[in-house]
Amino acid sequence: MMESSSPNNKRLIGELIKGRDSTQKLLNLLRRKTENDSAEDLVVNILRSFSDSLSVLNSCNSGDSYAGSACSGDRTLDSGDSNKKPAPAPVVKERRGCYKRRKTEDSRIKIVDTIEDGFAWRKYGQKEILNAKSPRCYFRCTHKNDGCKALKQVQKLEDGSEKFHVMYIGHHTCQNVYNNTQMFSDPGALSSFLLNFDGTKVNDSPSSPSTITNVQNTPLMEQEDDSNAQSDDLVAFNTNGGQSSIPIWKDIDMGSSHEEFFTNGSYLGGGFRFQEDVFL
DNA sequence: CCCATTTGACCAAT
DNA sequence: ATTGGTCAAATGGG
Repeated sequence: MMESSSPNNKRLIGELIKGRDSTQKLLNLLRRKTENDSAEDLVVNILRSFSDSLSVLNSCNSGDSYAGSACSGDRTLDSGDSNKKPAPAPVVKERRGCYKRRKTEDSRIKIVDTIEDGFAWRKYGQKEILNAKSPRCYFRCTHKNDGCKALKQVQKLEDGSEKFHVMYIGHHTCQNVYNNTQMFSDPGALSSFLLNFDGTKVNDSPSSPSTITNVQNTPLMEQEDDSNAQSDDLVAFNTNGGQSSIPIWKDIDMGSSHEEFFTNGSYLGGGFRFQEDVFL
């Protein structure tokens, strides 16, 4: 971590970036013009390889102490010549923040403006995370009792923005749902919504647009791919042709800043109901 | 009473 | 041993 990147290293990164960007463009082309899944999957995999490689390189080259800093090569730093004594505290200190669990299978990470995503979640835990200012909150699908195993982890970003790092684990197997959210699993409902959104309201649902959460940005994929995520997240709305500036999502008046959800330890409480109150 | 959140304890991964 | 993830009793709101 102390070493600076060599010229070769920098060139390697540069080439990887070029490759990744080109692949990304290719992927965009493919998504626009074809339904050829295999080709798209291939590109997605290539892209992921580039991203992972860059991630590894960057984490090794930078002094970044967060998340990526656990370059495995540095793990043995306590094996110094005279450093054989137990000295639990100091050694442990060096490793603080390096702990990282094995990445869960079938997880997708997104950066979003709001934790609201149309699904009903129930909070089941909250943890202070080392080296993170904000706690991480753990949610499971409200319909867990029906066998739905979808999980979600939310943590506020620390870059000053009011955005959230959200990890989805598993997929909804429940029918979930609260009116508009059916769009996620029902393409018909989705197109219907899109058609009606343009000024005209969908009558049979008192909820309609006002209950839609805001995500003006397309969720930013930080890693993993979204190839299997369309059914339970916002990527579905990319089918919008990409040309529309129509705000598909509308802000929910949360009554308080996102900050408050974290400081008082509750995203869902404090006057903001994730489910019924919002969607009915 | 039911359901959701809070939060400390427990467990598993590293 | 430390950290992250989950459980479950306590608590509270509707």
